[in-house]
Amino acid sequence: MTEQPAPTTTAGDPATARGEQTRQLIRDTAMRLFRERGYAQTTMRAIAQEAGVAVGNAYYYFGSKDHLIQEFYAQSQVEHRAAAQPVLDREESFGARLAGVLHAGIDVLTPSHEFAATFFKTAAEPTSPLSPFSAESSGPREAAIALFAEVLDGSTAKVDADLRPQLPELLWLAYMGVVLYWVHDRSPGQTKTRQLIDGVVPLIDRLTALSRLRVLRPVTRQVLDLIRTLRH
Amino acid sequence: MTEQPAPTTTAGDPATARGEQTRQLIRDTAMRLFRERGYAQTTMRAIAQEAGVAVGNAYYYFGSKDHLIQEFYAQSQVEHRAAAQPVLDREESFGARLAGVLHAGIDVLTPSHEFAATFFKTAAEPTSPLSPFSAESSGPREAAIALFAEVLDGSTAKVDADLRPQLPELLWLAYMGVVLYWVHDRSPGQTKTRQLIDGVVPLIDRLTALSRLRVLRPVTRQVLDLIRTLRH
DNA sequence: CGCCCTTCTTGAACGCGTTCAACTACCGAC
DNA sequence: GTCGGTAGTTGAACGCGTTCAAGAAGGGCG
Repeated sequence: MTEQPAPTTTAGDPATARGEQTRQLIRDTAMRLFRERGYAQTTMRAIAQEAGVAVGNAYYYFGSKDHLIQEFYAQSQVEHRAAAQPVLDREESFGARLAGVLHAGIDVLTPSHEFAATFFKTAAEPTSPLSPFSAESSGPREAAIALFAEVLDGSTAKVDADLRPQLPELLWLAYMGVVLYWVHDRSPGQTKTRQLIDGVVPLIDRLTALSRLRVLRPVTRQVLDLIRTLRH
Repeated sequence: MTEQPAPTTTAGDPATARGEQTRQLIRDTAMRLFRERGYAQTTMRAIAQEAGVAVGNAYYYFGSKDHLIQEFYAQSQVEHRAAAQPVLDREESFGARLAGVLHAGIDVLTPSHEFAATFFKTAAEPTSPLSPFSAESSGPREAAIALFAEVLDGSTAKVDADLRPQLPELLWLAYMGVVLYWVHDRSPGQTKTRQLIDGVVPLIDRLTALSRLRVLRPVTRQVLDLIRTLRH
């Protein structure tokens, strides 16, 4: 419906391919509609119409409606990293850094809570490329794990030597748990999720510190052995 | 297509309503096709045709295709309870009982692994009545938690007094975690899930025992406080 | 038997995500 | 300039889950 202005004076990134503009247009339109109407209520026809293209054109750039979600992932991850920067600059203690980064993640996701809730079902399907554990999601996942490595590395925490290399991924897993809780969180403003973070961070802090304690070393070993067994 | 024999001599349960036969017929046909073809590949039209009824008739008994999954839940829960009985009769130690019940749960689910994997996405959606945390699923959920209460009650385990009342639900949560892992488990025969159970049960066993230890009592309190905060 | 009301059953129709054969726009090669 | 091939674009068509107005079946009651 809306006439697209001719893409004349876009001399900025000469490296962009011909269809890059259309791709971004479709992606941005989709993200906007998802946020406005929710995932299920946003039809591919509506996205195409609002973007001023044909339905099939959207499928030229994105394999399916679900694949548009992956754009949301990637975008969120970048925003999360940016939102975490001040915390990483400011805080030194492990607990404060971890809490800050977890809160930053939820901060970024909060505006999309309603729509995120409905699409997380797609992410939970193991066969789907959208699963956070899938190969297709390895990019954002690795970046997220790297973020938690920064949380650990920049901190003053003393951690069991064998646990340390595994910890970033475990922290990411904990973050996935927080997100899972957040998705189900029906409390106003998702206050409960904030309480979960504030409650679970001191626990993690305490447990990692205790991991060096003599009585707990066998348990620590047991946990690490199990993890090694389960990871291929 | 196939002629349905007239429901003449069904004098067995006089309490059953008129359409109860049709309901069961549709349910059983759906379960069979789900197992044979998978969830996505089984169309409502195919279910109706195989059952010898009209499409709309299936919707008279089941609100949606997803609602047929709930039948699968309920059925699985009953089978799980039955499969767990020998273990509960035989074993006395907490660890053996817990491991046995967890393995029994996976035993029951194993024949449906492929199809379960594709439908779990529906279960993960918070707004869906199919979520194991939803009100609609409270029946099977309560039954499952009661099963883990039996695991605990019949055992010789000594558990922190404050932890004990919370433990059955926590064990059920752990079971949900095992199922989540199982759903994603691509190892042949889901061997890894078995290893997860065998690895995590001694851990839980050890931690519940350690929960009475002086050094850990503050941590135990912290955990219990957090749980109380998050539960409403 | 005839009546009515509830329960059950039907299948065409709707809107959705997705596919694909056909078409157009662009650009380097000659 | 024009030719050819790649990249981009189109919209009708398909099969799906779901809905619903219409009708059939059954049973209690006069």
